[in-house]
Amino acid sequence: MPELPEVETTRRGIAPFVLDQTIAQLVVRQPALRWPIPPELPGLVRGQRVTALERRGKYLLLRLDAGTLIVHLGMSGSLRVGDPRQSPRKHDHFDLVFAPALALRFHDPRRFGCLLWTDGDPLQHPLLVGLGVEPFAPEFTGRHLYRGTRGRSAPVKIYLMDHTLVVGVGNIYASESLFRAGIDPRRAADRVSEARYERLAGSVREVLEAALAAGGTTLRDFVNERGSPGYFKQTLAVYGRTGESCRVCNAPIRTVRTGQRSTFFCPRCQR
DNA sequence: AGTGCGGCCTGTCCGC
DNA sequence: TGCGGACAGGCCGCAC
Repeated sequence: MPELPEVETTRRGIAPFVLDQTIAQLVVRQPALRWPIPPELPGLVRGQRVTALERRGKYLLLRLDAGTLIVHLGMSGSLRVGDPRQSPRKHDHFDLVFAPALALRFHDPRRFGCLLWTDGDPLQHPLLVGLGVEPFAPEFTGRHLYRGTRGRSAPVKIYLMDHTLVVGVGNIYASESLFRAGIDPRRAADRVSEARYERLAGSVREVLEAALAAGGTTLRDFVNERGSPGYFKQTLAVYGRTGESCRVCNAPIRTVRTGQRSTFFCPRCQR
């Protein structure tokens, strides 16, 4: 699922429930996620208070008194607020229990997510240290994209999804942003002008902001902290619309594969 | 050094 | 109805 809007929706949703709460217990049912949940983690986090809840790229950072829990939702993960006494469903892999009736429950059928711990600066963690700029930060500009793609001949969509350049843009929002910017996703990255990258940076922010306002995109798995889906799917211009007509020019939406991923675009609007 | 792909998992859908 | 294969919102890590 989760690209930046879905992770940020989750962060905002769970924050009021967990901030300043003390962890009573971490219950692990399935430690075999993308990386194994460290076996010593339940002992490490018990009794610690959640002091902040941040996001870096698609990672959620739960700051505790003595360190940070790093959570990634992978492809199919979600975090819900609920009653830990309710019997877990299939694929409910861990509970962060705060009170007898309050827990965060992590659900992830494909198990591409993770739960990790660091007692150092989480931004220096190996998984986070190489991340590029946040799309809502002032450093995310057309110039940044332009400079980052000089001498790069792979399709521009590849670099939009390369999180060493900019974080948070996955397969859905890469297609959507390129549509709004009028750029053919197959175009070589170093054959896109700085002016067009400027437009693209704006499109990325617009798409992510609109998706966030709609509570994210739910194709199948994504639900927010209350278990409700996001509504941005109805607004998607190209993603998943192969053969349907472009909302701008009526041409049929096409799909191609770029870097093993499906890419959707309008052959008339995007050059 | 940049690029391309295999792999991690489960679930679903499609064609035979 | 069953079965194999492709595909799905991410992304690391290894070949070349």
